[in-house]
Amino acid sequence: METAIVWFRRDLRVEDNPALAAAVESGFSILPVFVWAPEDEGKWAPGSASKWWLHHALIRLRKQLQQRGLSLLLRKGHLQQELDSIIESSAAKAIFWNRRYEPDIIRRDAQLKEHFKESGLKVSSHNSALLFEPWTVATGEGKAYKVFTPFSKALARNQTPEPVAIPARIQPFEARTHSVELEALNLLPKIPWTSGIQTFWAADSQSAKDWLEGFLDESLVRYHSRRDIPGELSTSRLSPYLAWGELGPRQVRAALQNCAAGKGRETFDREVLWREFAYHVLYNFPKTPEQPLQSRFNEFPWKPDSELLRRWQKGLTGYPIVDAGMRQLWQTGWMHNRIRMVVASFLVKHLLQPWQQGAAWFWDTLVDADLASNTLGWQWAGGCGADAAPYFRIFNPILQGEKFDSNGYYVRHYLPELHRLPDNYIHKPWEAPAQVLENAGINLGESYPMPVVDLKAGRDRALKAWEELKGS
DNA sequence: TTTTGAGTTGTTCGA
DNA sequence: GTCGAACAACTCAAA
Repeated sequence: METAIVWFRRDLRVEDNPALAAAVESGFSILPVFVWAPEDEGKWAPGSASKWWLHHALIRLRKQLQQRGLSLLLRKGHLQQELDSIIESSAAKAIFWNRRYEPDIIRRDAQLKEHFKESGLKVSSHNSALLFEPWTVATGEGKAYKVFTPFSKALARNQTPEPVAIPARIQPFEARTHSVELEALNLLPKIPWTSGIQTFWAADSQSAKDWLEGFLDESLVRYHSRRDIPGELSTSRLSPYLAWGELGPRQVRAALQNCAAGKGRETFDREVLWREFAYHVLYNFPKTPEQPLQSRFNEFPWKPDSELLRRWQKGLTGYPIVDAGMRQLWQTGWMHNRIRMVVASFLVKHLLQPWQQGAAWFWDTLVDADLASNTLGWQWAGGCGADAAPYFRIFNPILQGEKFDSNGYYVRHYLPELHRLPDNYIHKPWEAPAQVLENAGINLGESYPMPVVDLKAGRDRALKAWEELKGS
């Protein structure tokens, strides 16, 4: 029996894995491989938080493979060298993988494919990450979509693809091949800053499927009404599982079909389609991780300021809802979706910092960092992307706080220094009378910062800046 | 080719 | 306190 390598990348699952299924189908014995080679990932190698997640995702993958008699081969170093060496020592005749869509990775994979073909290998790539390949969806004119609604209507005209079944019998590759220990990949940080992440996720024990089931059972019915409240855990928090492919959109949709129909199901399904749209835009506009989709924004008068950026990053802006969000990100590797919009709007509009700076920070601190979604989100906030927010839509951090965190639960959780401040001042501590602050044990400017910018002035400055772009 | 309707997530102002 | 309009025009996508 000939051997095929199944090269795992961002598809760290056994179920609904078309590359694995195809390799088995073609009659190969299977050698599953993961290579840690960040320098071969181009500009967007995984950040620190993503690496932490990856470490645990690999443990979960290894376990799933073991249950089918397969043992995961780990390597690190130069990608092509390592794969070549595995091919040589295993005498593999084929390599199967699932596609990725980041521009640098597409280029890299194309080169590898060429290289392997020249070496006489069978090379086979598949789709595990998307409902539909980005090049198969197009407008009547054959162009890429730039607006979500018509894109989602176009998807609705197609049949939703079913998850790919696990092959009944998998023949493992038996001979010994050299594998490094998981710890040797050095994915975990040297300084142990991950205890907050650990508690928030309990990711060691929860498989992606269990996590999905838990969400669908407990939260889907109230998803529509409660998903905007950051102090509740009413969103799915599936994003890191999706980012590393521990779960695919086909599986999510199939599971959704078994749930009671309703607004919750509808709203959540749309979010899955937004992810699809993000990949569609990234694939068709590959420069967007670095450059605005609307080129007139190349001239935008940003006011880069490293001190302002630092205060935003650390959660020291003096606006509680913003600071709570930034601290949630720092502590848990994740931020609630609504608060992502609030902090992004604040950085880009009130502070006039380039959206690329925010995207870079998110990239390094999010466990769910995903180039397509991160790029779409930040260009949306900057008003320069596909289906972006109109320039005059500027989130007011006080109003957003009062509207979505009215009892201050979220803010108090991540800003314990404000714990004793009454509800009516919790989103604007600088307006509290001296006596109220004193009773709450708050010394503004010491225990919690004064606002870094005046909201009205910041808003007016942003409107003026966007005004400058008009007509250009 | 031209026309037409529509477009994730808000805020502020004035009646 | 509540409500609707203004914010600005432009681009997209389909008919």
